[in-house]
Amino acid sequence: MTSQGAPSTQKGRATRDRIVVAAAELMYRHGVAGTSTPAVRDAAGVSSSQIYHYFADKDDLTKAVITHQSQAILAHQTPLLVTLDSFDALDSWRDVVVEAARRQNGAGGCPLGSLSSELSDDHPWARDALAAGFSAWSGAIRDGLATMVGNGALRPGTDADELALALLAAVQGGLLLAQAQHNTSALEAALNAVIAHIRGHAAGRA
Amino acid sequence: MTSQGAPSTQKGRATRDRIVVAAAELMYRHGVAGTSTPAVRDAAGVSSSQIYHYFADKDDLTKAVITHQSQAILAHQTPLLVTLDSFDALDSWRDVVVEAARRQNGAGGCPLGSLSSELSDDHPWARDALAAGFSAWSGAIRDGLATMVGNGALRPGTDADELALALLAAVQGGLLLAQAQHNTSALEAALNAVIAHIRGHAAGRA
DNA sequence: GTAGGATTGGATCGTCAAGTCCAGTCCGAA
DNA sequence: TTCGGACTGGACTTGACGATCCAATCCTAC
Repeated sequence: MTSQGAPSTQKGRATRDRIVVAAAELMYRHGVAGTSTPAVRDAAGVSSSQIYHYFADKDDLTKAVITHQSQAILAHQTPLLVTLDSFDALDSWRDVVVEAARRQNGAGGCPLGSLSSELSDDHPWARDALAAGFSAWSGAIRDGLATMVGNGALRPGTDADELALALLAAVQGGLLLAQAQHNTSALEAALNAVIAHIRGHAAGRA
Repeated sequence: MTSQGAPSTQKGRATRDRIVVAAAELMYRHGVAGTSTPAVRDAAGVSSSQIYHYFADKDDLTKAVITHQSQAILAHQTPLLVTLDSFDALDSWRDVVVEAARRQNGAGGCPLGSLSSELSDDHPWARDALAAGFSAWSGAIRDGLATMVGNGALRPGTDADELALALLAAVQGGLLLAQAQHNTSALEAALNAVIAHIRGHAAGRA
């Protein structure tokens, strides 16, 4: 019984990863409830028992998917955010986010956002993990903005925390609307509005 | 067979309404996939056959729920938005939205937003209805902002459409984050940022 | 009051998902 | 090389859900 903890062998780790990656992909596209364990089994090329060998139940697998997606987003976003030292860099970050959404016509939305919308209310364990993911994300944005305060691009005293939350909310809401409307106009409008507001904190103004 | 079209009798209409209201409530709290037709049957106090007498299948019922929620939101929001003639009124609108979220600790999120997140990708018929709902909502906001342009509170040439989309995205993203974080700080941050940006369009500035 | 459609009750069916079981194979350590 | 635990395959059980069926009742128009 290796259900708890990481598999001890190389092969076991590879199998577990394959399951998580397949589940993440399916859950991203069809939601958690819309993803059956048989579907995961087929997509990952494993048998039923392997899923339950590595995970206690579907909730446990879902938890692993949340962790996986949080890390994937951070891995993707961090490079853009650690170099956030100017308004140009902020615009570039926005362009990357918008472009990613545009490429798929808004389909899918944010991997973390959809999971959160589906699970937060009914599953406290999921909500905690998701809140942690969002927190790490907004923390990364805040650190970027703090860089801009540090190097003088933004006025001292600027509340980087609050602005980071506003940016994250704009991303989430924009992506959600992009999903329904199949265009990125709301995402762009929201990001542009918040960024324009941030520009109001540029050093060299009141 | 009265599956299509409204029931012809008073009693039939009441039964149909009871089903839609019960389904809307359950789907709001547990999602569409998390709401079984037996659960709707019990909550509405009807029998299985009645559900399938008034609706072709669960998708058809879901469609009715989307319509119901769109109308409920519009009915709730319109009074606040038709009187949107000043920045004070805009702040009041924000306060109502934030207060509603705070009252339930963010739980539930936006009735339209959660449905959209769950259904938009896989169900085109739902996406169309949801996009229409969002469109009506942002349209109502835009009309409010247009009033402010008309009465001179906002500069002529202000793009009320874009600002309305930004506000709606801020609401959606803020509510989504409130759901996971159990607080309204992101919602407030996003709305404050967008509203501050709108204030930048106040008449009497460049 | 009565015909006929609208409405209702609830048993029932087919399907599929979650999770279990166990027999077997692989593989590293002694 | 052999022992034991890690890992794998897939049949199987159980239960719930969506949907159907049909008989019974209501109610409105005539």
